[in-house]
Amino acid sequence: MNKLQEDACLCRIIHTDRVEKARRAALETREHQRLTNIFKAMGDPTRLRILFALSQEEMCVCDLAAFLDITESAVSHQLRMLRQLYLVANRRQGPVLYYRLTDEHISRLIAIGLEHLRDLNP
Amino acid sequence: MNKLQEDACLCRIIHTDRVEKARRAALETREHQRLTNIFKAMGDPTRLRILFALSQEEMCVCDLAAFLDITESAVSHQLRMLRQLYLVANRRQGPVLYYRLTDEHISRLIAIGLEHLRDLNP
DNA sequence: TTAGTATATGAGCATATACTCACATGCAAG
DNA sequence: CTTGCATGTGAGTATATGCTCATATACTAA
Repeated sequence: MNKLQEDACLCRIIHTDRVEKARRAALETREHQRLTNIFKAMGDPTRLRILFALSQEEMCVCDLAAFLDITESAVSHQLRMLRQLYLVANRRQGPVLYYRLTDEHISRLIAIGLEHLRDLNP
Repeated sequence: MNKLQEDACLCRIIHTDRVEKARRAALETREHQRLTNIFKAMGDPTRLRILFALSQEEMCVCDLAAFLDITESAVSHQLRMLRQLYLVANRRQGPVLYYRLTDEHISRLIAIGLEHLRDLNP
């Protein structure tokens, strides 16, 4: 049976409709990429701490460096990525750049993630 | 000035209160780790597509492999990670394991991420 | 039990990435 | 203009990770 040679798994033949349905509903490529980048950005310990700190109050680079106990260079690298994804924005006051979250979606994402954790027993 | 030798950045002295406030408000370590892992899991193109597909309908491993056009082994590896983080759960029906999202938080995270994207012009 | 199907897992490799270091840029006050 | 502080950036390195391949496990049907 040629069909089985190509697709050893019977499931793939029987349930093709589910696959087709998923394909029709799938995210457009560009949107998928951008969404992946947002979660990837939030999926790093350092960046998540930055975002969580900024969800409380705006901070400058050296504030964040002191808070995270890493170099200002490392902070700046991460902020650059977060800026490019429009997760954070800044305003200048004299020589200092104060960073904040771009909008409330980010803190909502963090809040829902925490809800998920707390709704689990272990 | 010794203070300046330690911390060249004046900002760090002036704005210490912001750093202290951030430290008090910071997430507990274990919670921070688990939250990071959730976003890291969602921040991979393959896993995000899996989660998005499962947000529409439950699917088995070979469904997902066909949908994503990757090997069932690769899917299984990713599902293992998602299972360990309690992002997905499964039920057995005969020899087939059907996977679904553990709860609605996950699809809400995806929805809010998309909202964030769509609220941006570019 | 045995054979067959669906899924899981361990090892290994190729790539991605987070940090450090050195240096560049930008702004503000003289 | 020059000086000094705050931040940005490029290159290099050490680690993390997503896939493939081979094999193992779990369940069903006979």
